Amino acid sequence: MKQRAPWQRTHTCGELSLAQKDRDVVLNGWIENHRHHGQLIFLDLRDRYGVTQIVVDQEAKGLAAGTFDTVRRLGAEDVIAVHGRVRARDADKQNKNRSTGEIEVLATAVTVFTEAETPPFEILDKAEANEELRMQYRYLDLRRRPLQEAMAKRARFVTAIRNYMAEHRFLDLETPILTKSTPEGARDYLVPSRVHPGKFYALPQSPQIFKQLCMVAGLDRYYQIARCFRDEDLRADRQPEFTQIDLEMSFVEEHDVLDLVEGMVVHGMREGFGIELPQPFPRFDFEEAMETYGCDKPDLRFEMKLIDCTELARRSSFKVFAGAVELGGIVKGICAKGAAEKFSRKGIDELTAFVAGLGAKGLAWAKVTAAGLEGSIAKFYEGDKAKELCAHMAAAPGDLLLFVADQKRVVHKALGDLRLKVGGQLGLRDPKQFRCCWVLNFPMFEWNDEKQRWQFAHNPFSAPVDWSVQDFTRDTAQIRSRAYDFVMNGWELGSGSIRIHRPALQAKVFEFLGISPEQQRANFGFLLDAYKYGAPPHGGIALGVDRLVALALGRDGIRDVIAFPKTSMAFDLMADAPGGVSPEQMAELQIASTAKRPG
RNA sequence: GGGGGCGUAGCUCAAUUGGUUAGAGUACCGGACUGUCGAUCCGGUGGUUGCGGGUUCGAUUCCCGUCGCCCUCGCCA
Repeated sequence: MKQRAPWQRTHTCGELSLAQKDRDVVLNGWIENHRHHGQLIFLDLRDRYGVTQIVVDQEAKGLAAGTFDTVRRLGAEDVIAVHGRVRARDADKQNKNRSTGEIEVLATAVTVFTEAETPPFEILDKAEANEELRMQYRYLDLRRRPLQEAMAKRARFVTAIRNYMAEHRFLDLETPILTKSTPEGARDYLVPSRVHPGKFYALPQSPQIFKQLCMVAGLDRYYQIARCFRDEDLRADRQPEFTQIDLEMSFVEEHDVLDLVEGMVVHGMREGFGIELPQPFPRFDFEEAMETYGCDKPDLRFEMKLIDCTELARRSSFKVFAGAVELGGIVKGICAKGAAEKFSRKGIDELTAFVAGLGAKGLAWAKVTAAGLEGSIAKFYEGDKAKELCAHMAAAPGDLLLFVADQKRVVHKALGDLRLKVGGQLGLRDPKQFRCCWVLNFPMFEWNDEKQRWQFAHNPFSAPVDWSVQDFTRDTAQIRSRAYDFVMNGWELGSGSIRIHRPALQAKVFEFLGISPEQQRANFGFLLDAYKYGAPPHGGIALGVDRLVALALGRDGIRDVIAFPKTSMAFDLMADAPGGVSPEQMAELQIASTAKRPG
C-alpha cells in the first residue's frame, strides 16, 4: 500500500460530496477566502479541482489545541492542510453555486505550509487587474479558474491529438531547435555558437525541412507538437514562440491529408473541449472562395455570399455600375437578410466609410420593401428591374442589399470584409458556433510589388498542381500549387501542401525565383541532396495550436491560452527576458553589441 | 517603422475652465460578531499622479521628450 504522509491530502477540493459524509479527510490547498464570525471561521480552500468550505469552530469537539488561533491569523493565498470530518450542510446553508456546496469540512487540525504575502491583485474569476500586472505575476494569474480551465482543456486537447496520431501510425519525432537560418520567410531568432566563433544557429520557424527529410528517411508518418519561433512584430493572435501540430505523410495526395486532419480536428475538439464539429468540412477551390466570400479564409457561420451582378450592371442606367464594367471591373453584392431595419442611414454611411477605407470608391445600397427598393440605387432599379435584381440577389422584403463596383481585387477585398462586419453586427458570428472548411489550390506565386519580383505564396516546397509545368514565366499568376489551408470561423488555423519530391523540379522553382544554385546549396543543400537518394511523394500540414485553443475557448487572443506569454514587444514581464549578459559571456561567444542603449 | 488608446493608493477607478489637505470601492491592519459563502458592522494605515523637462503665482489637468502595456497597418515564404 502506498505511503501517505499525515499532511497529504486524501481528497481534492473538488471531489467531496455527501458520499463522503462523516469521513475523516485531509485537504491541501490555497485559502481563497475567509469569513470570521468570532468563535466561528469559514475558509474557502481552493485547488485545481475546486473549492471546499472549511469550518473552524472554537467549540467543536476534537479541535486541536492552538488551531483556532492559528487559523485566525491566516489570510488569502496561504497554503495549508486541513484535517477534519466531512459534514452535511442543512438545506438552508448549502451553496448551490458550487459542486461541493452540499457539504463542508469541520476542521480538527490545520497545518500551515507557507504563509503568503498579500498578492498584488486578488485571485478572482473575473480578471480585475490589468494584463500587464497579471503577466508580471503570471503564476498568480494562472491560479484563476478561467486560466486553470484553459490550461487543462489545452492539455486535454493535445493529449487527444497525440492519441489520435498514435492510432494512425504517426511517429512523434523530435527535430532540432538549434538549426540553420534561411533567408526566405520570417526573421529568425539567432543563437551564437561558442565553438564556431562568428557562426549562428537559428531557432526553427517550423520543422518544415526536417519533416520532409523524415519522409526521405522512410519514416512514413511524422508528427510533432512543435514549438516554432518567428522574430516578427506581434499581434493578439501572434507570439514570438508558438506551437504547431506539425505532420507529414508519405505516398499521399491532398484528400489523404485532408481526411486525416479533419478526423484529428474533430477528435481533438470533441475530447478537448466537448465541441462537436459539423462534418464534412466543405472544400473550396481558392478561386471559388475568393469569388464567393471575397477572401481565402471564409467564415462559414453565416451565408451572405458575394453575388456577381456584373451582367445586370452592364446594361444598367446607373453609371457607376455600367462604368465600372466598361473599365473591365466587376459588380458584386451581398444580401443581408432582414437587415434593412437594423441599418439606419447613419449605419450605412458608416459601412460606406468602411469600404472606402478598403479602397472602394463607394457603396451602393438598397433596402427591399414590398413596394420595391429604397436607397441609393432605387431610382435606377424600378418596377421590373427591381424585381429582376431582387430575384438575382435572392432578396425578400426587409433585406438590405450592398454593392461594390470596381476592379475585381478591390470588390473582393471590400465586400469580403464588409460581409464579416455586417455579419458581426447582425450577431451572425456566434463564438459558440464552429464551422470549418478547406481552401485548396492556392496560387503558387505572388507578385511582390516592393521587391518587384515573384515570390512563394505558400512555401518553396509546394508542388504545382500540374506536374508537367516546365516554364514558370508563362501565366505565372495562374499557376496553382497543391497548397491547402484549414480554416475555422474565418481564422486560418493550418496550412500545408503536397510537396515537390523531384530535385529537378525543385531546382526549377528556385531558379525561377532567382535563387542561384549556390544559394540553393547554401540554404537547402541537404534537402536537395536527400532528394537524390529516393524521395517518396509526400505532403503534410501544420496547425496552430494556440489559435485553435483560443478559438475553441472563445478567447480574443492567444495570450490567454499560453501559460507564460510575452508582451507585444516580445518581452517576458515575469522572467524579465530578454536580458543583458555579462561581458564574459559575450567574449566567450566572440560577439559584441552595437546597441545604442543596451538593456 | 507608422497610427490610435491607456498609465493617479497593493488593485479597480474618480478628481469641475489649471486652484484649498488628490477622493471612493476593494484589498490590507485592528476591533465586534456562532452559519457565512465576494459575510456584515466600527475604526485605521496607505500617494514620487509611470519617468524627465517645460509653461504658470499654482500642473493629475496644458506642452515636449521618454518608458511600459494594449489594439492596429506594414511585416509574419
